[in-house]
Amino acid sequence: MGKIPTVYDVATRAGVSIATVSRVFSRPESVKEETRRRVLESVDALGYVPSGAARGLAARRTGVLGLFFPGLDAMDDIADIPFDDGDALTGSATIVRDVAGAVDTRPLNLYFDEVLRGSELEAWRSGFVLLVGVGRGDTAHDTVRDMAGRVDGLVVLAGSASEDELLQLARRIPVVVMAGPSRGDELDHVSVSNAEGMNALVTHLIVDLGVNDIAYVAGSTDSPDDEERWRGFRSALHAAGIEAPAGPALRGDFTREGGRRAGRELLSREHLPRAVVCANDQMALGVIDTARIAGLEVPTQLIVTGFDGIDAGRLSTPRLTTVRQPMERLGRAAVQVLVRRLSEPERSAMSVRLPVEVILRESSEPA
Amino acid sequence: MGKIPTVYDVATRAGVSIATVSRVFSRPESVKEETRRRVLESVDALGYVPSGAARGLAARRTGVLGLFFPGLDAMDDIADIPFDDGDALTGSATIVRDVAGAVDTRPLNLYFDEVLRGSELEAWRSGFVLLVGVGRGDTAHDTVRDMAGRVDGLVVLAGSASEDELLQLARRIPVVVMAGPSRGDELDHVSVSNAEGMNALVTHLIVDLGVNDIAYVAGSTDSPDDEERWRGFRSALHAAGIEAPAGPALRGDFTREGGRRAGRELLSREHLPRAVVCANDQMALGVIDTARIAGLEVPTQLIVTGFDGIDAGRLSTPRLTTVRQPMERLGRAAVQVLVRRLSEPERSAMSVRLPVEVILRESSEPA
DNA sequence: CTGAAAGCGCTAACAC
DNA sequence: GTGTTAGCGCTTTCAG
Repeated sequence: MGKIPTVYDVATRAGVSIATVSRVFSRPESVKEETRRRVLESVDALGYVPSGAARGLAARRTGVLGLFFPGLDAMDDIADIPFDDGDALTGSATIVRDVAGAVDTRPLNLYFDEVLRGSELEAWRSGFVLLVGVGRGDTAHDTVRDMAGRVDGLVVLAGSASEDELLQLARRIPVVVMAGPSRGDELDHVSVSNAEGMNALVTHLIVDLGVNDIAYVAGSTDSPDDEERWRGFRSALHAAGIEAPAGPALRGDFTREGGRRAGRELLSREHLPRAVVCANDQMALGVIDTARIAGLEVPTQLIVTGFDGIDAGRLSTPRLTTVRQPMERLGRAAVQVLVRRLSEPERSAMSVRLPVEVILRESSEPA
Repeated sequence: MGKIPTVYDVATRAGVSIATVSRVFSRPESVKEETRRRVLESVDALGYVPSGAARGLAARRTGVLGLFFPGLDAMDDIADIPFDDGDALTGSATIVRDVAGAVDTRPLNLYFDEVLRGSELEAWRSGFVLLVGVGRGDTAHDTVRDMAGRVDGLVVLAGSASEDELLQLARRIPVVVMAGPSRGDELDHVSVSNAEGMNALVTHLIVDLGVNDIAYVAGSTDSPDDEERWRGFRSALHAAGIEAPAGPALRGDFTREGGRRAGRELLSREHLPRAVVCANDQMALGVIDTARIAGLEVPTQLIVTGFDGIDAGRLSTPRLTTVRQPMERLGRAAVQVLVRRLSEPERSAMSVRLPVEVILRESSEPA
C-alpha cells in the first residue's frame, strides 16, 4: 500500500504550509484561487485522503453520529459462513421447489431497517455519517462505549443499554433515547404514540363497529412498547364502560409462531370473542393463521388487528388492520433531536412523541 | 457537559501512568490485578470513555469498517420533516381507511437492508463496528472520501463510486467491491451468480416445462447486474437452440410500475409469449398486475418469473417463481474478504462468487 | 491571505 | 509490571 500521503506531503508538493492545505478543506474561500488550485492538484496527484482520526482529535468533533440497537438476531445463525476460494470462484445455481406455508423469515428486523434508513437519511442531511452498532450478549456494554468514544452524539434504542450506562455516556456526548416509555430525566427522548394508537383502534372497534367482546394478545414483557399498548387497550375499554382485566390474558413473544400459539389457546376456550387485538402485526398474522386452520372466517367470525404496519400485513389475505408506526420518521426525528442538541447543549431535555395512524383493512372491516 | 476526562485524569486519580491506563484497556492481563482494579475504579468514577479519534490516530487502526451504498431513495422525500415541539409532545393517532391496491412502498431497498444486516453481523464478529454511508447526488464523492479517511477498510457497492475514485481510495485502505460484473483488477470482489441463476431458471422453463416462446423484461442499463442476467437468459436460449434477439425487447426500470408498463406493451402486441422472464421481482409483480387486469391467468396462460427473492414475491398471489440472491450472505462475505485482506495485505485480489437458488412457485408451476 | 507552532488524547516502543 | 517519551496527522490561534 506504500506510504500514505499526509498534509505534509501535499503541502510540500504544493509549496505551501500544512495550514493552507487544511484551509482548502475547511474554508476553501479563504484561500486564494491560485493557491487552492495548486493544493487540489497535489491532493489529486498524491491521492491524499485526510485522516478522520487526526481531524477528529484536533477538531474535537468527528462528524459521526452513532446508532445503537439491541441485538435480537438469533445467535445461532451467527456461525461461520465459509467460502472455499475454489468453490466460490465458479458461479452456481440450485433449483428449489418452495412449498407453500414456509416459515416467515426476518422477524421484526424490519423495524430496525426502517429506523436505520431514516437515521441515515437525516444524518446525511446534516452532514454526518452514521456509525451503527448492535449490542449482542455481553459485548453490548463494550460496543456502546466504544461507539460513544468515536461519535459526536448517540441515538440508542430503549432497552439496548442500561440506564446507568446511558447516563454515564451522556456525560461525554449527547444521547437520545428512542422508543420506550416517556421519561422525565435529562436524556432527550423520541417515541411514538403507542397508547394513543391502540386506544384509537380499539375505540373504533367498540364505537364504530359495535364490538364489545375483545381479547388481547400481548407481547414480551421486556419490550418497552408492550406495556404502553396494553395501557391504550385498557383505557379504550374503560372509556366505553367495558370491564377490563387487570392484565393481558394471552401473551405471545411478538413472533408469528407466538401468535399461532395464542390463537390456539384462544380457540380452545369455551367462549370465542368477537375480536382479538394483538400487540403487533406478526402475532396478528399468526392468529389469522390459526383461525384459518380452524375454519374461522376473518373478519366475519373473528376480527383480528395488529400493530406496527409491516409490509406483510399489507400483503396478507385478508389484509391486516393495524396501527402504523412511523418507523422511518422515528429514526429521522431522533437524529434531528440529536443534531439540535449538538448546537444547543444547554437546552433542557426534549421529548418528542410522533403520531401514529390506524389503518383499517379487511381483517376488521368486511369488504 | 463539563470537562471530559482523559487518560491523564484517570492516571492521576489511580496514581499510575497513562501507559498503564492504556494497558488496562488493550492488554488487561499484563497489568497487576490490584493496579487494574484501581484504574477501573477511577474509570468508573470519572465516567471515562476513551477517545476513538486519539486511539485511531496513535494506533493507526480505527476498528471501523465502512459500507458505502449508492443512494437510490427518491430525492423528493428528503424534505424537512418538522416537528413542532408543542405538537410533538402530545401523542396522537389518526384513522385511515386503506383502499386496496395502494402503491408499493420501499422499492428495492430491501436489498440494502439485508446486505447491511449481513455486513454488520460479520463486522461485529470480527470486532469492528460499521460506518454506513449513502452516496447521494453530488455529495457522493465527498462522502466516500470522508468515510475512507475514517475506516480500516471499505466495502463499496458496485456503481456507487467511479472506478477511478475507488482505485484512488484503495491506495489508502483495502476496498472490496460488491456485486457488479467480475473484474480482473486489483480490487477484491464479491458477487452473486446472476448469469448462472438466470440461465438455470430459463433452462428449467425450456427443458422441464417445454416452453420455448419467452419474452424478457430487462431493468435499467446502468445496473451492473442487469447485463449479467440478460446474458444468462440469452445463453439458456442458445443452449436450447432457440434464436435469441441481440438485446432485450422490453425494458423497465426495476420498479413495479415499470413492470406494469412493460406488461401493457407486451399485451398490446399481436403475439403473446408463453412466458415472460423479468430481470427482477418488482417488475415481475408489475407484469402480473397487468396480466390480471387483462384477465390473463398466471401461470396457465402466461408464466411470469422474477429475480431477487424479495418477500413480496413470497406473499403475492400467485407466489412468484424467482432466483433468490443471498443478500445477507453477500454482505457477510464482503466483510469477511475485507477482514482477511486486512491481515494479508500482500495476497493477490480475491473474487468470490456466491451461489443463488432458483425458487419455483406458482407463477410458473400450476399448483 | 499565509505560516509557525501548540496541542488534541492516545499507543507503542523502550527503559527501568 | 510500570513509567517515559515520542510521535500519530490534523485544526486552530496568533502573527505577520
